[in-house]
Amino acid sequence: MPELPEVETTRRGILPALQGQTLQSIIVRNPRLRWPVPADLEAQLAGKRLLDVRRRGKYLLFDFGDVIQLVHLGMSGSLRFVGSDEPALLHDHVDWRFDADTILRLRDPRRFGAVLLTHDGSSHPLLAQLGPEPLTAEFDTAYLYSRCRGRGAAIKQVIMDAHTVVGVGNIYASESLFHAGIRPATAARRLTRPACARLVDAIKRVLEAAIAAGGSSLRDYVHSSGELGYFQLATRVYDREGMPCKVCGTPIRRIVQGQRASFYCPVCQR
DNA sequence: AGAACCACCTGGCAGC
DNA sequence: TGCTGCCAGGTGGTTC
Repeated sequence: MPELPEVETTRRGILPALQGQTLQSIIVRNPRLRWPVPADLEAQLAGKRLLDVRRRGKYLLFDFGDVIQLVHLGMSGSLRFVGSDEPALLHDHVDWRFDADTILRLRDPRRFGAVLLTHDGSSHPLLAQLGPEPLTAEFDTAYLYSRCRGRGAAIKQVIMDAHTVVGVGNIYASESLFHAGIRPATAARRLTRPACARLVDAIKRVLEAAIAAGGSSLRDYVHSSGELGYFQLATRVYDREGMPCKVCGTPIRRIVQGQRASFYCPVCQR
């Protein structure tokens, strides 16, 4: 579900109410997420103050000082605040209760998400191999160009690979390639330096715009405060097969790459 | 090392 | 109405 803008929107949505609060208790109704929720989660965290909530790629890092809780929302996860009398529904797997009956609830129908513990926010196996954040200076033309050398794989696959750059999911990969004028199936090694420059710029602009819009959202996303997220950021190509390109009117095409749908305009993207 | 494919899980929807 | 098949925002793991 959530792409990087949704995760960042969630982080910004929950941080003000949680920062500095002490965790009182945790209810784990179903520990069977992508990996089992640690049996000692509550024992490790109860009584500790939450110093910060950071983000690395699509992982949320709840910083409790000597221990860090990692939360990934997978395809269908969401975090929101609930009232103390709000009954848990079928897919509400974890509740964290902080001071003043502030309750954060994880809902994740598909259970591709994760709740894990670590003592280091960078050396954990899930984090150690991640590429740069897309919105930092580290992700630039020279970097992407170097990563494309010798790669026969399609450029869409390369930018969706978290080892290349984190946070570019299926929607924003198609959208970024449209803005850069590059077809998703183009072999990465065929990208010129100027094409890499356009793509880096497009990825940054598309993600920034989505964050500014509060995160686009499809079926499963719910804002941390509980209301439904924005349904459908105005996409240029994603999920628009057969519909006219908003720039040139040519019907948008859909192809499958790595078992994921890709969308592009055959005229605007070469 | 890189690329292709599979795995995990539920729900919504189109088509019959 | 009910069944079947397909599709969905992620990403680690296996195999070649």
